[in-house]
Amino acid sequence: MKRPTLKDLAEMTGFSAATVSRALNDHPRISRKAKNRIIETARKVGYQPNLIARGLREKKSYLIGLIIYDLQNSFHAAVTRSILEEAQYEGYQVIIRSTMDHASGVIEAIEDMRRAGVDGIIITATRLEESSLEDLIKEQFPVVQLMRRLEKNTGVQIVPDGAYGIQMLVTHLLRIGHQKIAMIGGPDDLSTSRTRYEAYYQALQENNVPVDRNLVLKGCAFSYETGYKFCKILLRQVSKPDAIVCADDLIAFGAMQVIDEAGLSIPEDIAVVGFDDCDMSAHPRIQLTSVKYDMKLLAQLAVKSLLEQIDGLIPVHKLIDIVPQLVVRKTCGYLKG
Amino acid sequence: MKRPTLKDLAEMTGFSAATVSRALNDHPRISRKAKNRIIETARKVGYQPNLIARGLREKKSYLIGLIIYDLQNSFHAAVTRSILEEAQYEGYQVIIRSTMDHASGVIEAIEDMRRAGVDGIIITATRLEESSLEDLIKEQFPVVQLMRRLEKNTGVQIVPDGAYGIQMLVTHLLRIGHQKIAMIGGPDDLSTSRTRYEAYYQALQENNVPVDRNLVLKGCAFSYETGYKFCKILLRQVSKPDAIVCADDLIAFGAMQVIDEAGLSIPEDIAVVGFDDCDMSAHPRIQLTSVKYDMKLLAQLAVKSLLEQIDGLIPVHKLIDIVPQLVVRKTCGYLKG
DNA sequence: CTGAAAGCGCTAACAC
DNA sequence: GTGTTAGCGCTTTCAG
Repeated sequence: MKRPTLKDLAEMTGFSAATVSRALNDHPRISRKAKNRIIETARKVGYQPNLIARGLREKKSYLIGLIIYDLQNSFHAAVTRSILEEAQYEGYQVIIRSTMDHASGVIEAIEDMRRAGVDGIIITATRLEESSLEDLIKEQFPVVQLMRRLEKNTGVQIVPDGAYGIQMLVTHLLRIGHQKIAMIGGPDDLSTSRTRYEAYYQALQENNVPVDRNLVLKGCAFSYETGYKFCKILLRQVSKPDAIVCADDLIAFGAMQVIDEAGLSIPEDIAVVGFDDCDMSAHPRIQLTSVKYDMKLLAQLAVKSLLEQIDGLIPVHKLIDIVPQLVVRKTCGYLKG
Repeated sequence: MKRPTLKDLAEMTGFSAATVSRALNDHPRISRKAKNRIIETARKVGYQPNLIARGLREKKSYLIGLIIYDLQNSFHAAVTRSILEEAQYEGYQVIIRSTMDHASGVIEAIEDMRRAGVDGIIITATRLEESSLEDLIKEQFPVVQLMRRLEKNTGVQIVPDGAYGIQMLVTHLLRIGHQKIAMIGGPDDLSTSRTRYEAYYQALQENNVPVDRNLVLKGCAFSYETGYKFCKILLRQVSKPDAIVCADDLIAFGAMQVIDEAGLSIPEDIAVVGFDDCDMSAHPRIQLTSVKYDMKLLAQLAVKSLLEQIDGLIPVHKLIDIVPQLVVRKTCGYLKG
C-alpha cells in the first residue's frame, strides 16, 4: 500500500480535505472531536504530509542549502555538523554541496539549490565573485556567508576575528621569549589571509619588534604543501626564525614536517603555531598550539540569521565577529630563561 | 522582479504552457522554430524550472537522502564527499543528516527525508533496527546500505571486506615476526565487529598460532577511549602482546597513546595496526599501518545502485564486498631477525 | 505540431 | 465548524 495522502484521510474519516488539513495543522476553528478522529486515523495509517506539495502551495520548502568548501577538511566538517544539528532543531533539512576550488561550482550550486526550492543558503566557500552574491541579495533571497569577509560588506557575514587570533598568537610567542617570529600565510587575494598578515605586522609593532620581511612568506593555498614548501625556504635562510606563525593548522603541519625532517626539535629549536585548531592538532603526538573558535556558536548564529531572513525579518547584525580563543599546547614552547 | 515561471514564458512567447514545457524538455514533437524562440527567451530572462512543482507532478524530486553516522569522522566525511560528487554528476542533490549515536535518529531522519520527497536514501549509520529497514524495502522504497552488513540480508548492502582486511593485517604481522598478537575490537552486537574478531581468530589458526583469549578485548565503541582503556589493560597483563590489531584507526590512536605514555616505543616494543586508514594515520608523526578501501568506488556503487532502484530496476548485486588494501607504515615494524 | 484541460497534494479564502 | 473552490508550477493526456 502506498503512502496515504491528505485526500485519503479525508475519505477515510468522512471529512473534507480542508478539515483534515486544519486538524493536522492545529488550526483554531475545528471541533475537538473531528480533530481527534482525524489525528487518530492519521497516526494509524502512518500519514506523513507531502512537503513538496505543501512547498508548492506555501512557497516554503523547509529546506536550506549549505555550500561548503571541502567536507573532508575537519574544520569545515565541524561547522557542517553544527549547522546540521541547528537546522534540524529548527525543523529544516539541509541540502549540502561541496565545491572545492571550482569557482563556477558555487554559482552552479546556488542555482541548483534554488531550483530545488531551498528557502535560504549558507555559503562557507571561499571563492565567489561578489557580483553573483549581490544578485541574490538584491533579490532579497536569504543568504548568510560564513567564514568570509568580503570587500563590499554585502549581506550577512559571520567570521571569527582572525586579527585577534593572530595577535594572541604573536603576543604569546613574544611573551614566552621568542624573538624572530616568521609567518607563513595564505594567498594574498583572500581577505582572510590579508587580515592575518596585517594582524601579524601590527602585533609585532605594538611590541616594538622590528619586522623582517624575509620572514613573511605567502603561499597560494591554506594547505600542507604550502607549509612544507615555505618552511623549507625559511630553514635555508641565513637568519632562521625561532618561531613560525602559520595561517592555519594545515600549513603548520607541513612546516612541522620539514622541521622534523631537518632533525630539529619543536619547540626547542623552532616553535610552530597554527590557526583553526583542527582535530588533529590535539593529538598527543602533535600538540599544536592554535587558535580555535566556537563552531557551535558560529553555526547557530548562521542558521538563526538565515531563518530570520527567511521569516522576513531584517537581520539585526550584518557583520559578526566571533572572538576566538588561544589553545596553548606544546609546539609553542614554554617560558625561556 | 521575481523568478519567471513557465507560464510567464508562455505569455512572453505567445505559446501555450504545454508547448513551452515541451520545448524546454526537448520533446520530439515540436517545431525547431518554436523551440528556439522559447529556449532563447528562457535564457534571456534566466528561467529556472521549479523542481518542487515538477516533483509534485512527476513524483520525482531529484533529491536523495544520505544518513551518516558522524560527519566529523574523517572516514565518513570521505564517503560523504564522494557520494556528493557522484550524485551531483548524476543530476541529484543530497539532503544530509548526521545521526551520531541516536538510535531513533535514523528512523526520524528517514521520515523527514521521505516527507521532503527524496527519491531514495543511502544509509551509512551503524545503528538501525532491521525492522524499519524492512518496511522501506517491503514498500519498494529505494535504499542502499553502506558499510553495514545486517543479519538478514535485506536490501542492497555495500561493505568493505573486513575479514579480508584483518586477515592481511594479522598475516603481515606474523610474517614480519610478531608472535603474540592482541586485538582490541568494537562492540559485539555489531556485525562489523564480529566479522573482524572472527577473521582474527581464523587468521591465527590458519597460521597455526594458538589463540590467547586474554589478548582479545572488546570495547563498546569504535573510539579513542576504547583503545586507551583496553590498551592499558593489555599492558598490565602478565604476558604482554608484541602487536595489537585494532578494529579501527581511532582505537589504534588510543592504544598508541597508552604505549607512548608508558615510555615504550612503537613498533619496537609493541606494534600497532588499525583499520580504515583515516587521514590522520598518514601523518608523519603517526604513520599507522592500516587497511584502506576505495571510498570513491564505494560511493559510486552506492549511488549507482540507488539510482538503479529509483529507475525501477531490480538491483543486480545486493551484497557487495569491496576488497580493501593493506597500507604498511611504520607502526607495524619491519622484518625481525 | 500545438493548445486546452486535468491533476499531482496541499492550504487558504470564502461561503454556509 | 465545516465544505467548496481555486491555485501554487509543472507535465501529460487528448483533441485538433
